[in-house]
Amino acid sequence: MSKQNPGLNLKEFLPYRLSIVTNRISASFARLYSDKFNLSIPEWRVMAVLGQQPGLSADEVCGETEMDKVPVSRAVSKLLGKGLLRREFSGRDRRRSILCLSDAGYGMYAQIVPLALSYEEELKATLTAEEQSQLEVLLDKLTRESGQS
Amino acid sequence: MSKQNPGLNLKEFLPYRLSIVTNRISASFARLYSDKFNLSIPEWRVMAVLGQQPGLSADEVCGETEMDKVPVSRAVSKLLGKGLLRREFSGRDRRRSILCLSDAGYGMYAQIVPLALSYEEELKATLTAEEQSQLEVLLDKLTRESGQS
DNA sequence: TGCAATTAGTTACATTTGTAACTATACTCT
DNA sequence: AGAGTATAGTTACAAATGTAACTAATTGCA
Repeated sequence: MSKQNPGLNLKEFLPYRLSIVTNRISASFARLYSDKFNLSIPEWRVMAVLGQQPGLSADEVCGETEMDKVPVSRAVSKLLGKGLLRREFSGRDRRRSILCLSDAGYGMYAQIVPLALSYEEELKATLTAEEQSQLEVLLDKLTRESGQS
Repeated sequence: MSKQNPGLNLKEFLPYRLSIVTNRISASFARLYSDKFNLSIPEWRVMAVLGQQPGLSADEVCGETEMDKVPVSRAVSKLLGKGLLRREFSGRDRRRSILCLSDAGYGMYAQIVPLALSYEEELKATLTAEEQSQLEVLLDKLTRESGQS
């Protein structure tokens, strides 16, 4: 061997490992709702946050989901087009939107939530109770460490 | 409240939390090498795997990185254009490429590796030694559980 | 041998995504 | 009040990405 390897083993490299596992999980979960309900990932995210916190503005949805305002805007207009969302504008500040799931949207949301929870359960089932709580702690720390952007 | 929330708290939902932390980490690490070396994420991935395992075919790079063959093909042709990669074709099977970092490519790789490792150290520094080894175990389990695709 | 099926890699086209510019409203400060 | 700045959201254009079709080489097997 003429060159000495500086020694980055990709398979052990934390950012790489995280991205593999996250991509796999996101993709298989996305299949659950995109197949049956024809939602894109950003559309689902917007619905998920509004199902929990109705009345947010588009900007607040950005904050909650860490999505950029452009994908949020596009997801919102698609969801409006599908009749899954209602939108008003605030009287106090007419720039500000007030977003809620429509009845149809809420019905879809209520169907997806159990899928989401059972998918999560399935993932966690590999882990012992102790490992599950370790995972909480680790994700908290890494999320905090990796900062706001 | 007229509607009872079916109860998906996005902030506690494992796939969501993973994707937040992974996106943050990938993005800040990508800034390190894209700013200084003008590499895209797929380009860096291809270089990273070839730095460690020279002589792989494009197809083997796909297998190692879990990337699709199209992004790999595009990354390879960009890297060839930048002179960071050398490519031959196998004599036994002339469809099969044999990819290696060029001297220039290897030089760049050798500069990026320490950045990668110190970034990883910085992330891990938040964690105790015990937590670090817990993280290994958890990532292994989740990776296995989330299957091949 | 030779023809169908498979495989490595590329290209073309459509879709998605991101950056930046834009519109409209609201706020600040004199 | 009104000029300048900031903010919510949309739109336009460019770059990245994915799916599917394509080319070229190889394999399998009648």
